[in-house]
Formats: sequence, C-alpha cells, structure tokens
Amino acid sequence: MAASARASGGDKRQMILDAAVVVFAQRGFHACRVSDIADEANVAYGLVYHYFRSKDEVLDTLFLDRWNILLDAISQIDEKQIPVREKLHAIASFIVDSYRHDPDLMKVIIVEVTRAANSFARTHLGKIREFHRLIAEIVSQAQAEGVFKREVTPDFAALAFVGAIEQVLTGWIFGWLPRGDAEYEQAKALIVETICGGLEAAAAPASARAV
Amino acid sequence: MAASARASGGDKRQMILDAAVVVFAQRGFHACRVSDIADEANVAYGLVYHYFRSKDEVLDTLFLDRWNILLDAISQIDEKQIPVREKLHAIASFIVDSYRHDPDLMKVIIVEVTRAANSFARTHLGKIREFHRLIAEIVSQAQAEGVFKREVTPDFAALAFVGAIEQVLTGWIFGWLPRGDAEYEQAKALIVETICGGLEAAAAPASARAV
DNA sequence: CAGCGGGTTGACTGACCAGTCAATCCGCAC
DNA sequence: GTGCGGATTGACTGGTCAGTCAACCCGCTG
Repeated sequence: MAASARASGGDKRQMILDAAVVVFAQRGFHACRVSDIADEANVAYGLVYHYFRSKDEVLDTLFLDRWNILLDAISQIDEKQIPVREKLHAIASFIVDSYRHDPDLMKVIIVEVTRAANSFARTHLGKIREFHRLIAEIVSQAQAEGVFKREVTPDFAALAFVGAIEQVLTGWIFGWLPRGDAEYEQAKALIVETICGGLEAAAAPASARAV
Repeated sequence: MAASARASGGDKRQMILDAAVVVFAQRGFHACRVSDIADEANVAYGLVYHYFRSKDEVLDTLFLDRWNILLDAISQIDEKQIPVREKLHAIASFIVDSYRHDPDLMKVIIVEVTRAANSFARTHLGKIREFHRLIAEIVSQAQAEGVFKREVTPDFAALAFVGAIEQVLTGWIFGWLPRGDAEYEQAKALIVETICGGLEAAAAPASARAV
C-alpha cells in the first residue's frame, strides 16, 4: 500500500479526494478531522493544505466536480427531441445510476451539501438552484405543449420531483429502502410515474375526446 | 423589556426556548453560541444550563414537543373514516399550517433536525421514521381497498410524499417559492394531487387504450 | 555533483466555545 | 429578622481542531 502510494507519483491530490469521500461518507464532514482524511489517504497532514486551501475546499471540490457533470448531463437531455416523460426518466436515471456507481460520493453530496441548508447548500445555492431551474424548464415546456396541465407551477413541480428523488436516495443511503439493481430500475420508473401522473393533462378523458 | 422579563417570574425556561428558536432560525444551530441564546432571552449564560443539560437538549426539546403534536395529529387523522385523498390533504394541511403559524420553529425543525441526516436526524430517527410509517400505513390501506395501485410500495410512496412536502417547505423557508395564504392553500392541494395522481388506480394511458 | 524548487512532513499555535462552579440574589416560612 | 433553598449570575477551564510553518526529501538540470 505505502509502496504503491509512493510509486504512483504526483496523484496524491486524487488520493486525498478519494480518502475524503470515504471518511466524509463514514463519519460525516463535521465529525471527521482533517487528520482523518490524511490518514485514510496515507499522506501527511500538511499535504492536504498543499493541495487545498481548507477542509471546506475539499468538499467544495468533490461537490462541484460531480454537480457540473450532472448539470451538463441534464442540459444534454433537455436538448433532445423526446417526450417529457422520457426526459424526466433520463434525469432520474442519471441520478440513480450516479448513486449506483459511487454511493459514497452521492451520499456525501446529498447529505453534506444538498440537504445541509445552513452550511454548504448556502455556498452552492446557485448550482443547486440551476438544477431546479433546468427541471422547471422541462415542465414549463411540457405545459406549453399541452402535455402537462397548468395548475401546477413549474417551480413547484420541479421541487416536488427533486424532493422525491432526494428522499428516495436518502432512503437508500440510510438503509430505509431495499437496495439493488431491480429496485433502482423500479425507482426510476416510479418517481417519474408518481410525478407525471399528477401533472399530465386532464387524465385520459379530455385529451381522448379532443383527439 | 428587562423589567417585564423580571416581572414574569419563573417562565425563564420558556423564554430560553423562544430565544433559541429565534437564533437557531437566524444563524443555524451550529453557527450560534449558547451565549447568543442567553443574550436573546435576556438571561445569564449559566441559566441555560440550569434548565437544559446541554445545547443539544434545547434543540431536542423544541423538536420533540412539536413532533409529538404532529404524530398525534396524524394518528387522529388516520383514524377517521374518510377517503385517502382527504387524509393526505389533512396531513399536508397540518404541516403547512404549522409552518404558517410558526415559520421559525418549522424552519429549525426541518433544517436542523429533519434534513440534518448526520446529526439530529440520527438521534431522532425513530420519531422521524414513525412519521413515514404512518403515511405508508395510509397508502397501504388505500391499496388494500383498491383505491391505489400496487406497483408502488407504501414505503416508497411515503418517502415521495414526505420528500415533496419537505422540499416545498424548504422552498418557502429560503424564499425560493412565493409565500402567502393563497400559495399555502394551493400547495396543500397540489402536493396531494401530484402524489395521488400518480398512485390512483388505473392511470390514463393503458386503460384508455384498453377501453 | 551542486543546488534549485516543488512535493512532503508533522509538531505546534491560536481561536473558539460548550460546559462548570462558586458566589450572589431573593421570596418565603417560622 | 433569620436562615433555607431554588433561581440566577458570569468568569473561568479544558479540550478540540483547523490551519501554519520551518525543515526535510528528492528528482532534475546545468
């Protein structure tokens, strides 16, 4: 271990980030000390401050790197010419798969940033709201096309969608809900179904009659 | 002020609790010091420790007093012989009205406890899960009656419901959504509509085609 | 092989704040 | 008016870490 670390050369920065994910996920950002990160990374305490200005900046980096990927992915999904339902499914899919691919990182992002309304969610408010805005935009467009009814404001629908996803992820993170590939696939469909079901224009009758 | 405080006699404990709500809501639990609570309450530092064992216990008290009222209210709603939709509306109503009645207290409960997955939500996990369980129970019963379809597990539906409410409250708390009596009434209806719409038996598309 | 400079080390410091405690106050009972 | 006891006061202590810094290591260049 120590040998391979030494052999790997200048990638200590990445080792620190990886270690931070582990200890933040395990004990939480506030409960763990900078020395815990350094120990986990097999690196001296001071090196953390060589690569990062502060403990906060370590978490900021983890969050921003991942969140920007998320925003890009949603933007790309948004540009496609596919039905709303598929767009929302693709978004839910991306997020759920992110969790499947790296549960610890997603746990840290959700628990320590997204849900930490009084600390990191404040400093990254713009990024988080951007996420909400993109979803609201999709809902808004669906309303313009007559696919979604207009009684629900896009902002509101976006928050309900985000709230449902976040809570379900929290359920997996803390073991309140059963995990597994089948559950993940089901969840994607169900979140979309739950939200779209309440938003799609006037159930069947009206549109059926119109056609 | 100081005079009235002195005149009021032995209700210093309540003054401390009230002050705690104000400063916790303003600066957040971790960012404020015990001396801030004492100052806000016009009371000496040490008195906080006469009535409470620790800073944590102050927040615990605020949370538990209110949460137990919430659980009682839901239990009573649950016992009524009314349709699911009305039950869920009554629950959403109670929570939204709690926020309308005392926004600061609800802010503290949601931001510092409910959403604080790594600190207070851990110590009060039982109480929080009890809330989820009561809602899952209502969903489960609706499924048994055939009002809700069975594809969605009760636990999952409960989390989606709770997630939507929590996120909307967060939206109000941080000013992302417009506040006001009209908005509150609309929100109650819309949260229920959004969730029930996705859960009520026989969604439009499939059945429409079948017919 | 001298010595430059970025990478790396870990002991130390300074600030912060929850919680303690000895002293004081004051209403009331006798 | 004496003294008991709970309420109230606020200066002080102890422990905890984030962040600093002076020194060391080592590959590379000229």
